[in-house]
Amino acid sequence: MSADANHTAPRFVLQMNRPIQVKPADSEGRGEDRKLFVGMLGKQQSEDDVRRLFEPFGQIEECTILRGPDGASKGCAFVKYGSHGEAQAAINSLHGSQTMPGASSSLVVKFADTDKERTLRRMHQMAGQLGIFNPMTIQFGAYGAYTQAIMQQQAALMAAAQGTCLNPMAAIAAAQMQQMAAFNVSGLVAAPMTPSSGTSTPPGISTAPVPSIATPIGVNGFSPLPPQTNGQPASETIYTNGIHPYPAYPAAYAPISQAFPQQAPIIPQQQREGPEGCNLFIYHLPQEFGDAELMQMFLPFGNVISAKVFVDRATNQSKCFGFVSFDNPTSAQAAIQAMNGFQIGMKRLKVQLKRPKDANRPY
DNA sequence: GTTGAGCGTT
Repeated sequence: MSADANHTAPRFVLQMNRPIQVKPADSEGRGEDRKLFVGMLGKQQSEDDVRRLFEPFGQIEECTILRGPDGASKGCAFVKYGSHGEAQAAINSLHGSQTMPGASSSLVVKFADTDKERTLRRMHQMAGQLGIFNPMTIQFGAYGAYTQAIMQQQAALMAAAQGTCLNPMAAIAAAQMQQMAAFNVSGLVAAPMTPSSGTSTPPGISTAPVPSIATPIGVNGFSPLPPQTNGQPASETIYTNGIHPYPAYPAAYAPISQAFPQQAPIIPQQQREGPEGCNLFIYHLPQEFGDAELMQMFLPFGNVISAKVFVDRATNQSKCFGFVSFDNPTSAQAAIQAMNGFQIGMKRLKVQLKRPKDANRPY
């Protein structure tokens, strides 16, 4: 009521004799409004170089050069400041201010994409691949309307996909088909990740042949399964060609609705985490995967006591990562072996043990 | 000619 409700205040921090004690205003989410994307860096510039460049404008909380799987710089970086103001100051002073050696144009300094923008970018990419959007419809001045249009399109597509292939696992199936087709062409057969028996090729450095996807069909399940060319159901094709990653997989297709009459088929997730060593963290899930699909995917490896996909509460979009808990560590390990690095579409699943909560307690 | 990794959420 009174005029002094200064609800935006805590962003600014007076530096007395204490270093930084930035109380993040809860409106700032994960601090994306103080995170910068820096482009047009020289490929040889290191984090330290970038730090030196950005230091004068504020307290740098994080500085990361983006690198490819081979470790080569992509010529861009993220820099996170303690406050929005500092980030803005850096933009004002540095953007376009100089051209780094080897860069093709002057330095780019801007706020990094927010979650929403990132999602949009993804959609846009997908849409481009599928040739859905007419570029003419893009109006740069109408960001809001554009966003909305995309969302609607997306919703329609999802609905269509759901209607066409009732089993959401068809998304994987379709993606796998592409993968197989590509491998056939190159004459190579690749398991998801070389079983770590002796050879230890870290996922990042793995030189697994990842052929460019030639057939722009069915990416992420947005179109029905490819036509059955040889009289065989598509899903059968996948599992009868002898190179499926884990033999138990077809079990995932078994109806799970054979619940006992007196028991609800869906058990409320009360205690979601399993014992230590039984909880998996999974990243690079297909966008359209929900809890159910995640669970389906890991059922073949054991008793899944919970499966949770993280969802952006604002947009209801999956954040493409989640958790799966088994009731025993062996199943968890089996799942990691089989599914880590498993390629879906153009991404590879990252499947690893969830970090224990009390890892490296400082005390 | 570009936007990482991420660890059970309000």
